[in-house]
Amino acid sequence: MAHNHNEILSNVRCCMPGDALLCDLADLYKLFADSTRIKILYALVESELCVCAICELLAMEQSAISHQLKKLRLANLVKCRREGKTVLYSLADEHVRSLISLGFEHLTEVK
Amino acid sequence: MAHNHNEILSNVRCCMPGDALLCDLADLYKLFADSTRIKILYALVESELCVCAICELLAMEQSAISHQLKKLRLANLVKCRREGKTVLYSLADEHVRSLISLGFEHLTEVK
DNA sequence: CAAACATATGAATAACTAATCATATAAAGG
DNA sequence: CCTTTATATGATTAGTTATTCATATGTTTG
Repeated sequence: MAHNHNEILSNVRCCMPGDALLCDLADLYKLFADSTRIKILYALVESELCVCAICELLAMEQSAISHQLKKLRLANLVKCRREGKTVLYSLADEHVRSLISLGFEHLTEVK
Repeated sequence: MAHNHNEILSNVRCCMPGDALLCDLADLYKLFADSTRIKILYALVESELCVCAICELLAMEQSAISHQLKKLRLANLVKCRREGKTVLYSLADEHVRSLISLGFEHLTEVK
């Protein structure tokens, strides 16, 4: 690490977003970085769904789905409302919707 | 799980991207879902950098950086070229660059 | 209110992964 | 060619996390 890159690094340092912001960004990406959560989010793009419908769709246990829904809820990516015994989940807002569509556009472009 | 949602689910099923595609998408997000890799990528937005410059910038061990660079390389998010003893890394293409900027735009909008 | 249904949640486990350590490869210079 | 510098990599470890199991909460209905 002897050779010098002070000039370049000082430039990079001043242009780069702060550490905390980049960590927050990584945390946001973490929510999308799991196939179960991605599937849930893409399903909710199409329709508001109750928990057991999501279980059926993904062929997974109710408990596993509820745990993931909780993470998405805490991150404000989805919201829910109770209707009698069932709880209906949907995307939190249009912003989340466009975020999700975007990833898909990327994938279909490249692959 | 007794109540019926066949109608809704059949609609969701036909609109949703396939399982394999969604898993690929999750894998892509995984690469962004780590603060070290995010920092590397954002640094490379500004400038092509050698490995030891990245180490200095992130104040991390060379081995840790090399391991992460390998993952980014294998995923075709960054490319590298050797110049004498040093290896210079840069973003793989403009597409990756726009992908990265996009995440940042989202974050600054919301937070 | 007891039973059935829908969902949530704490604890435990298993799988994954980032960082570290030790070492290997590769190039340049004396 | 031997040393130094720069980078890469296999193995290990520690930390994280998704799933499962058991159970709790909440709601409706007989």
